[in-house]
Parts: sequence; C-alpha cells; structure tokens
Amino acid sequence: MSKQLPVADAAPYCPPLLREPLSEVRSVELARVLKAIADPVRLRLLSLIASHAGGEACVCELTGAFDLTGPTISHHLKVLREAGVIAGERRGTWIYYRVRPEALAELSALLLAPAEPATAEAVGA
Amino acid sequence: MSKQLPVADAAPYCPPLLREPLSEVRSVELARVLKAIADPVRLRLLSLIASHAGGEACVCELTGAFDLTGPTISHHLKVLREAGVIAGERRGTWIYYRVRPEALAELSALLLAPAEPATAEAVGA
DNA sequence: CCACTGTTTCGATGACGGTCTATCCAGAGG
DNA sequence: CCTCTGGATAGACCGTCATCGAAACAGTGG
Repeated sequence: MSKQLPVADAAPYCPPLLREPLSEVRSVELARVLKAIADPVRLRLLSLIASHAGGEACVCELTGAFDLTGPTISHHLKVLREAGVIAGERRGTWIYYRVRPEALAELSALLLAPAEPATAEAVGA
Repeated sequence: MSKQLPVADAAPYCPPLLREPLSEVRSVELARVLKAIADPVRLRLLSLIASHAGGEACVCELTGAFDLTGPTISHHLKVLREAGVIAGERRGTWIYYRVRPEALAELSALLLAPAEPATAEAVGA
C-alpha cells in the first residue's frame, strides 16, 4: 500500500548509436527495456495503447483484446510500466495508460542502421 | 555470392508503425526479432560488429571481448543470425559477421515514437 | 456503512533461455 | 595422409519468465 503507479526510471540515457561499442552496463540497461517490449502480448498492448484515440487506453479495453486473464494483462502492463515505455494514471475507477514516446524514441535511435558509414576502405588489402 | 551461412529469413515486413494495432501474427514475428537483440551480450556483439572497421568482425575478435566461452558466443551469434540481424561469411579459416541494416532499420521505424500526434491536450496534467 | 467493479498481488507451475563441457566439422599447412 | 586451429553443434544444468487461480486492495455508487 504505497506506490500506486510507479513509473520506475525515466531512462535518462543519451544513447550513442550502434556506431561505437556499447559499454557493458549500458547494454544491460538497454536489454532490460528491449526485453520489456520483446513479447507478442506487450507489443500488441503497446500498439493498442499508442493507436487508441487520445493516445491512451483503459485497461478494461485492453483486456478484451486478448484471451488472457485480467491478472496476466496487468502483469504485462506492469512490465511495460517499469521499463518506462508506458505510464498509467488513475481516473475514478479506471486506469488509463499512455505510451512514453521518449523511451521508444531512444530505442529507435539506437537501432538506426549504420547504413554504410564505416568508410569500408581497404581494411586488409 | 558466397552466402555460406544461412541467413534465416529476410524479414520482408512493410511495417505499419505503432500508430495502428499490431496483428497477432505480426506481433509474434516482431517479438522474435526483438527477443534476439534483447540481451546484453547480443547487444554488445551487435555494436562490436557494427562499429568495427569495414562493418564486419571476425568471431575470434568478438570472443575476446567477453568472459564467455566460445560455444556461448557462437550460440548468441546464431540467434542474431537466425533473426536476420547479422550475416556471416567464411573467408578461409575465419568467419566474418556483418550487420544487416535492413532488419535494424525496420525495428527502428516501428519504434518511431508517435511524438505528439494524438492531440495530447490536457489529459491529466 | 455495504455491495460492486476493476486492478493488483501472491504462489505455483510449466516452458523458455543462457551458460557450460564435450564433441564434431571445415580449412590450412605439414 | 595427418595435425592444428577456428568455429559450430549437442546435451545438460539451472535460473528466469509467462501464465494461471485465488485472494487482497482501491474507488464508485447506493
């Protein structure tokens, strides 16, 4: 009986892209966030929330989209919340979730493909 | 055309962003790729390969960067390979891996944060 | 106050995943 | 031919995770 809606951490990374080696600690942090969204149910939850009118959705609407029990949906929402990719707000009986664009933007930036930057001039020749 | 090693699938998605609900099958596919990179070791492997001169790295160089055994590194490389995010090519004794930018670009596009498209006027403040 | 709806927590269980050791395969070089 | 080395595979061990059922908790409305 305390933290009703913890948001975990705000993920204050300032991410170097994939152009330079990832530090060990950073890789652990990033893996935690990626793990959070690397699940079919959570991916769909995320898309349902993000695409919902107003950018937010009530849990009751989300639960109906799956064949899973309420507690299970709640668990997945908690994982997403603790990873910082969504945030919940209670209004009356219901709790509304919305995505936190910053977190997703960070991952997106990280994965920005290196295209062909690395000169690729004669390495061995 | 020396594709000695299997590249699994080329992941021919044409990804609708997070702006519309993800289909169930699509979410499973995406989760598979995300799971592949949602690991500290594989994240570092990816960054080591991507940031290496020429855009490719030999396995022997990668193994040295970890406290893990050869087979374990080999396993992680296999996971990345089967997810389509890297590709390996044998040249003589050594095998060189390089990242497949398409796969990463796709994920990056998917995660492109919805910024503030959804009005986002006072929801709760 | 109590009853009701909706959400979270707790404990258990079965599946998945990372790591290891031991072994096998493929080229290079005697 | 054989041997050496780089890398992949197979199988086992063990921790983590997704899911469930049951129960506790938080607001709403009578």
